[in-house]
Amino acid sequence: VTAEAVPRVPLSRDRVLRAAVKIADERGIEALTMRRLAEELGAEAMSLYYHVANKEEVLDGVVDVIIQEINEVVGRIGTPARGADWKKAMRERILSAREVLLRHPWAPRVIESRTTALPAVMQYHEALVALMRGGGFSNDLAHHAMHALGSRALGFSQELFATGGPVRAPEPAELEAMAAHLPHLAGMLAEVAHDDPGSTLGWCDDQTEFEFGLDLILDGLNRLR
Amino acid sequence: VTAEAVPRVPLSRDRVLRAAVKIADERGIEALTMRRLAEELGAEAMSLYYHVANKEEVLDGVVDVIIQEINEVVGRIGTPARGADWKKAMRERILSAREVLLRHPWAPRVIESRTTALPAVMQYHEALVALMRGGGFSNDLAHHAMHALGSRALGFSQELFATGGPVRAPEPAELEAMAAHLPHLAGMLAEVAHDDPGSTLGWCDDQTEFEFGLDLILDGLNRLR
DNA sequence: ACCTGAACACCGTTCAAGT
DNA sequence: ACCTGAACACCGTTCAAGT
Repeated sequence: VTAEAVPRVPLSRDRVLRAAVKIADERGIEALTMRRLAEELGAEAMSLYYHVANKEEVLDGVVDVIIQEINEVVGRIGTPARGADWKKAMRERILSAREVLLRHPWAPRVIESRTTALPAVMQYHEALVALMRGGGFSNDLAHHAMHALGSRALGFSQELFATGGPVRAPEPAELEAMAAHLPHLAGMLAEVAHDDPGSTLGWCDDQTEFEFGLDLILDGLNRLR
Repeated sequence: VTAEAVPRVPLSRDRVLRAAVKIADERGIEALTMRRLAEELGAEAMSLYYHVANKEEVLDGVVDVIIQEINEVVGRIGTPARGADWKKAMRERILSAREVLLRHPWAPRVIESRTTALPAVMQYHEALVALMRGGGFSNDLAHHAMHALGSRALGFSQELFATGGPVRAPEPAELEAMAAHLPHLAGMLAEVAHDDPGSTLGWCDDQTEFEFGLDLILDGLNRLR
């Protein structure tokens, strides 16, 4: 029985947050409840409250963990010499951030729900503003730019509707039915589905669309610079 | 006592959804529970399930009501003659949609959470695609455009962090503390706060930023047309 | 200092029963 | 056809109590 009674690793804020990320990664964000989080750590739900004020703080912390992961990755990206190509560097940072988020698909939604200005996010933004300033942006334009990018700065863009899993191409029969009420939409989807039949992420490749939108904004900013 | 027993208006899917919008408008989306919804209608929570499958369907319906409101407003906007200025018309539609959403500030978050392709949204999109096609867009470019606009097509853009209420300008003392770790960010915020002290929606005017981002994208698309 | 059991005030939802 | 009471399986959280 003493073999069973091996001293458990004590809880800590850090362990709690890491376990929370693990649960969200493995079972989705809706599986992240205080009770399940405690279970994952071999403790009771009430024990968590000694290390964390409440669930909101868990969610804040979870976002902080993810953004820290992003900061580590983009920290390895070089800064261009002053005046050199800010756009390339910014693009690289943003696409790298996106790669991290693709490993935590539940994260964008949680990030958006936070109202606290987390240190890790501030740090991420600092680097982007520094890049733009180095590239000749006025403070005013850099400020506009951050708003124009919005969540794209962190590597994700809000689609109109959350797709619960990969989007499947519309069936010909569906397009036919659509054509009556929504001729332009049906025509567009038919053509796009046809032109791009085997793209990796479904009938419209999110990565391609993300980069299209990103470049549209970055190019526009470059013109205003 | 018979005066009390006046026959109540019977429940209906429509009444349920309208009541749901009312609650969200008046007390916020987190106040929208099945029990409170029933209370608002003078019924028991369980009665709702006769008219609506579950809460998800309530949320779908609520979004549908809001987008229908948008469709009514934008429906009064004229369509430019073929080949005429698509951009002006698109801008007007989107800014009108935004005005509706400003009356239902909880709506963007709920809209984004839906995974079902609601008829009202399809109809809204149809009109935008029609405008672009009329303006000389290929189907492919129109498709890219819809993705690039994302939620901006409906009149809202996801800020990095949800601001629970209006954002206040940072205090000079806060900026000072920030300057040590985040010099570019602090410098930017200091200058922007100074340049634009009295904007209506706080230290950075969301409407201005929304229009800036929107025009950046629309101008970019116009160039690719 | 760290953890827990019992309990509270909420959720959404089912189901058999009422009118 | 429409509505409801009682009940179930969950939530987050408090608080007094344990070690």
